[in-house]
Amino acid sequence: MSGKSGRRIASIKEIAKLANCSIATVSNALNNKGRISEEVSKKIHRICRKHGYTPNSAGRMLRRSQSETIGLLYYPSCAALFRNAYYAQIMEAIEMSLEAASYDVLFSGSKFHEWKHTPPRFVRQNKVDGVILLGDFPKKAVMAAETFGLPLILIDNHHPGTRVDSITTNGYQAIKDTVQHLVEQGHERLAFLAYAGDGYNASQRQKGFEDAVQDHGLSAKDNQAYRDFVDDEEALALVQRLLASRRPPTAVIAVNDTLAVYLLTKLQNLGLEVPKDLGLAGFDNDPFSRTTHPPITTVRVDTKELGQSGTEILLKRIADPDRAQVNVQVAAELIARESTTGLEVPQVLESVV
Amino acid sequence: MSGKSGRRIASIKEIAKLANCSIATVSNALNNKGRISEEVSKKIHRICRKHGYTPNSAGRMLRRSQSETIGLLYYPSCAALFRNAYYAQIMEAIEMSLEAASYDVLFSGSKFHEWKHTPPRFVRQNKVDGVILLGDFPKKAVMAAETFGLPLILIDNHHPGTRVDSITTNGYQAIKDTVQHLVEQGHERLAFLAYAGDGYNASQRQKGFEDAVQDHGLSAKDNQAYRDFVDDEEALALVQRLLASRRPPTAVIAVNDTLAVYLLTKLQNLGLEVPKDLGLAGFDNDPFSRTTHPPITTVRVDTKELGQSGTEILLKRIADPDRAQVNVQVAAELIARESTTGLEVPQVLESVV
DNA sequence: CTGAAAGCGCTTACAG
DNA sequence: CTGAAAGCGCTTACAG
Repeated sequence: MSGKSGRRIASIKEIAKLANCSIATVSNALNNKGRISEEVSKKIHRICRKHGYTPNSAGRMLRRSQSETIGLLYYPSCAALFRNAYYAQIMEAIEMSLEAASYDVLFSGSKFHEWKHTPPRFVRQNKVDGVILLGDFPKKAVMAAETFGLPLILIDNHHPGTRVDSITTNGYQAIKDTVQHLVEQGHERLAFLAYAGDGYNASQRQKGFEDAVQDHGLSAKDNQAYRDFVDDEEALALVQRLLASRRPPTAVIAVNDTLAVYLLTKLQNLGLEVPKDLGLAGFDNDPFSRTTHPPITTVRVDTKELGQSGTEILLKRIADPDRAQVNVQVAAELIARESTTGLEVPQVLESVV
Repeated sequence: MSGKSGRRIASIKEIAKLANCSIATVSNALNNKGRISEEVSKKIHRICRKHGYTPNSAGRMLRRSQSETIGLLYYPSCAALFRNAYYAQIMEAIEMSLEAASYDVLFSGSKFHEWKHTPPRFVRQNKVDGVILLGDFPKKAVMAAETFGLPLILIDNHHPGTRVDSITTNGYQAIKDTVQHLVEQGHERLAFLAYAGDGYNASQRQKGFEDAVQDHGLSAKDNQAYRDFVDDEEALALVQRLLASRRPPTAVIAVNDTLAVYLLTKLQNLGLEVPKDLGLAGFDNDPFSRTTHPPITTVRVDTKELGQSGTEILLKRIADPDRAQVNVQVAAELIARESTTGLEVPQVLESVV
């Protein structure tokens, strides 16, 4: 019944009374500060445990001017990221790391245009000690966030011009691996597809694609990257145009699995066979990519590492604001599946990073 | 440049100085309390806006002993729910409603066994004014939560024995609709499948199944509900046993889409054809259920309504703790797809609720 | 080793 | 209509 005896204790005063000492001593004991006799300290801890007492955060926040809370900001919106299993995994890792560090996580659904000119409410109210930026924030959003005057971390995104810590996946190398795999399967004409609006990650992947094309001595003309569509429908139309061209691609690399799954489903409805008529690869190892028929070749991103290390970087920044800027890259692993192999049993290739 | 001029204002004192008045007047103006001259009030608001000032939450919390923050608790774990698009949608709706009401959302990754005997940290610290319970909490967890002494709401779950407000989907009627649809397709032998551990929702759906079987005058022996498996693998084994029996089911209703998708994928790998050899229906309208081949018949849950109304109920409870207990049921809609119809173009049936 | 006192930023009776 | 003062629960120099 520990922690349940009677009503919850409201304040340090009551503990002090029960322990027959001053509130200063209770505070010191609980924070392991100052010189306190073993005996008194033990008694205080025992009483607190018995009554399930934890210092009121408002009082502590006010005095210490820190909240032990981290704010989470999304781009383009919380809604968009919640729908995505990929980000959900990152958020899960963030949550676990912060929980372990005794920090709470505060959500904000506020969108960039809302804090373009004035920081989000939880920042103005001093409710958070630092902010995690999750999603494909454009540079000016990151610059706006810098004016918060709070420690920041960009998770799964990066902007070379800013002074913000970041952690990203090495998409450059991963797409190189994807191209190599496709070449090994006999492909010579590839297309890389990314939305026009996509930021850092898409650019890295595109660069990996282009460099790999060059490395393998493939024709630049027959192996192009396309960034001139804004949504899935336009992407589909683009692929259809490409397939109808004189020298159509034999495989398509989509910037992520959401797009890859969409293309697969739609192309199949149009009578196309994957991988026979067209190879298809994605990125993220979204759960979806496994359940399609055939399963889709993809790249496994270490979402746990992104969330966990990202959180640690932020906490270090909070502890030491003058610390040197940190930008981490995490390796990713190609997962070859039937959408490019045509084999019944998926063949897993280790990345060469 | 509003809200950006110079460093952020730290306190009400500075505003008072700028406005040439006392902090009491600033506070009253900002909270629209007491009698204040139009002129002074306007000046104060203008200055606050100019400097992007919002009252420090710690000071306000301490004084008012309320936090304008709601805590979110998951079952079985935050990890489990984050992976599920269905819960993500509910969380999105919760977030939006609370944002609109100027409440923040605090996450906790803490699991039930951690707050079995002592409330989660954010409760002990008085960081939240109320708690949302999201997921399939067992009754004793809800009872433990009742000891927090805080307003609670169960979203997508219900426990008849408790005094906790709740909002759930009418799964009873929805499964009745599913059975009706299957009967219309000519099925006479159905199986309903739910995990052994599942709580309220599964029981409601099971009851809907059993009542529908009776309503349609189907053989109880050939139309059974199964609750004797704990994971997807055991469920698959069960279905295989059923299919090998003397009078095998011609269609299976899975308690949710996660299970339905799993069964579809695995059964197809074993050479079975859906819906030719076996009809298959799920629940939740998970995005997955649309991308499988064939798409899976399911039930669309109004996740937005669950999250939004659930939040509103909680806020009303906070405003009036003595309010009568509220338990809401939301209608759900059957979505017939090829996994039970065999048609190329999915046929959408309206529910009869 | 322990405690009295100040003060973090706010709101709210109360006095004027 | 406005302001001085108390006090929410804590931590932290400082005195003893």
